[in-house]
Amino acid sequence: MWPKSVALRKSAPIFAALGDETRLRLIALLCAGGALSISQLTAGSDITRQAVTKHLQVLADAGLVCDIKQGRERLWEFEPTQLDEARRSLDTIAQQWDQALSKLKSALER
Amino acid sequence: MWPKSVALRKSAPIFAALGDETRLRLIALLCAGGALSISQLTAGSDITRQAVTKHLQVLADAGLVCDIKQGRERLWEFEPTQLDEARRSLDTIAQQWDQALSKLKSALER
DNA sequence: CCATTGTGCAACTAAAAGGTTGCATTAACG
DNA sequence: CGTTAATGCAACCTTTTAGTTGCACAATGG
Repeated sequence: MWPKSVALRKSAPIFAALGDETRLRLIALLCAGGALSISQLTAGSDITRQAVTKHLQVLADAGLVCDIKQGRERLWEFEPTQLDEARRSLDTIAQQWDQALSKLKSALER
Repeated sequence: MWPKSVALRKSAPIFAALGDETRLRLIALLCAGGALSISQLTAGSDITRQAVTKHLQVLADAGLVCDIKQGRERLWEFEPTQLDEARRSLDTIAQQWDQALSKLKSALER
């Protein structure tokens, strides 16, 4: 009855990481601005540096960003691979839905 | 510094709703099997009916499913509109990333 | 060398999430 | 009309999450 798809288990953590406004903002910043340090990412926000650090860690665990140590700074940059994984997952769902719809339609027609 | 985009605030709850394996499974079931009752969705799972109900409520709050009362049953079905919203959101991010990359590339070339 | 800047680490708190149990309610059915 | 199946509602519990504060530590720049 219940699907135990591996793809679902893989993509759920990615969606969970994306499911926070603050993290989506961080991703948007890193997409536009290239590699940024924690301080830079914190500047202008209304949360503390440590909160930003935690969010970055969540994104890193999901494979959406990666960090490069450079001197005393730690630069973060966007990593598009897992985002593509999420996109494929959504496409698959939409595809199955379309398929179910067309099956239903053809069943109604006969 | 921080983008206060409305699109981000809209799509974050959708991703959050998708960010749970159980809920992704529910969506997969509803995609394939059309409208299903709570009991049907619970059968074969390892959590209680009430837990399933809560997950369905989360999905409904995100606009990913809707319910139809029919007799003593409550049938749930997939609602693809918000999923498309999520897909557009991911596409936008990927697009901004590509754009940033090409800008960087052309800046390096000159 | 000393002040400053950028981070890391740990403890702590408040709230939300995921799940359960128990009981009431509603509708179908012989 | 009584039983049974499908749900709803509410209280409760445990773990996670989002955020904070405080302090230690490393690198940089006069």
